[in-house]
Amino acid sequence: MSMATVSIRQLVLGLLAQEPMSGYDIRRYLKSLNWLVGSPSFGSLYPTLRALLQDGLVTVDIVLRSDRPACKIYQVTQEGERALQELLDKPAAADPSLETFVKRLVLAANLSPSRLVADLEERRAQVSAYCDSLDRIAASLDGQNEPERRLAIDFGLAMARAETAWIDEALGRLSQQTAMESRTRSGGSAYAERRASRTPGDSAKNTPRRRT
Amino acid sequence: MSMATVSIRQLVLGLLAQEPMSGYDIRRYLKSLNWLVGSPSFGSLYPTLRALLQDGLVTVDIVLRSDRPACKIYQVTQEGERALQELLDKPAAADPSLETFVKRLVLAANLSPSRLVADLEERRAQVSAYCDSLDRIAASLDGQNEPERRLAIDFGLAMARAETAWIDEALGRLSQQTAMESRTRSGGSAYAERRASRTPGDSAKNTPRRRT
DNA sequence: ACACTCATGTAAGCTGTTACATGATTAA
DNA sequence: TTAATCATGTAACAGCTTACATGAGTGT
Repeated sequence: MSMATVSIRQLVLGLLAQEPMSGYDIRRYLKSLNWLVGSPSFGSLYPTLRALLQDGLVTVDIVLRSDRPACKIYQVTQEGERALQELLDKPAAADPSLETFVKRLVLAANLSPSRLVADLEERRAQVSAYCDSLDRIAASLDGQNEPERRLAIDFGLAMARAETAWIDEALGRLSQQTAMESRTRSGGSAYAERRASRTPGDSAKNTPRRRT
Repeated sequence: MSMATVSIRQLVLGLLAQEPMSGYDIRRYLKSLNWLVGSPSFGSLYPTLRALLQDGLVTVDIVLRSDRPACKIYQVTQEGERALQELLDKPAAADPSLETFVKRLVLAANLSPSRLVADLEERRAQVSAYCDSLDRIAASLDGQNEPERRLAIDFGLAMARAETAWIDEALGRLSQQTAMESRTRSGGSAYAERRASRTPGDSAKNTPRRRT
């Protein structure tokens, strides 16, 4: 049933897993990536956070500050982590849209290295196939002199080629990196380190702490 | 009020202006461009066509064929043309999303040459600015060794650069092309030719013609 | 007889936006 | 005191998808 489209809920959960934040922070962060992923409005962001809270996937910390208004810092629970991994581990694609791919890239820090590589390889194959199909369309348009009709196709081809090139480079970097890591045991995967340093249930959740 | 986002309605109207088609045809065409623009479902496509018809922006021709089911070929009216031009001539951007830009590219054949150039230049400026902002984020991330956090930024940069490069090339081609046209009066802009060869109100609209 | 593509349509529902409302804090 | 940024929230609505329903023609 549920397709691999990354919803706001999943995106928010993933971002919170990378770093505890407030709704406002999430919005600001996504806005800074602007063109990559459309940042959700508060009208969907805040209800999403409430839902995550009610489902026990996150907890809140109300932080009072003297200099500016109080804010609610959300933090994922163990259950939230589990739910996130379940989402990210599944097939990944089936939805060949750029949006979904980019959103998963934004959540790359939450992906296991193998899953990340698999994502990139899947995407490479999809884009490559897409490139071929656009080539065929372009060829069929070769006869008629209608430059405007070709523009979109041309653009698609250029972007698709740029994307495959980038993916190849990224895959190269990743394999090189993991090779380095297997030799020297330092400066390695943030994923592995995060996994290792998890200390769940350490602090008193839901207890507002004050910095006055 | 109305933002420059290209809705299904506008997209459909633009495609019909390029060439009379049925709803099924539109779907197939957009699906062939797949990755570029997400093709709308029939659940939104057919109601859109009905609305366009009721608003007098298009007319139907029911075409009966012996080999396969009948289909409804939609065709834009003069009023539809006018409405389309009004939409496409306005500011264009304000919505810096890739989606909107690509949709307008798909409708490039409906744009006046000057409007098309303006679109490309606007987009170039936006993407260039976006590139700078991503560069700044990348620079701020230079200290910490978290390759996963950089992935999305990196990807954004690569795509943005590819886009500016493509736009530059496209602008070059366009200026070269119009220069050619101003000298020789042939093989020129499809836009001008279409404008010239319009013969509105020629055939009996709404009269089902049969090919048995 | 069955499945498949072509072709059109409707209704229910999910998802997200717009517009509004609130309030604290800082700076003009 | 007025405007601006920070911060959270709600309700109404728009837009689109999913799932369903229908039916003609084609091939097995």
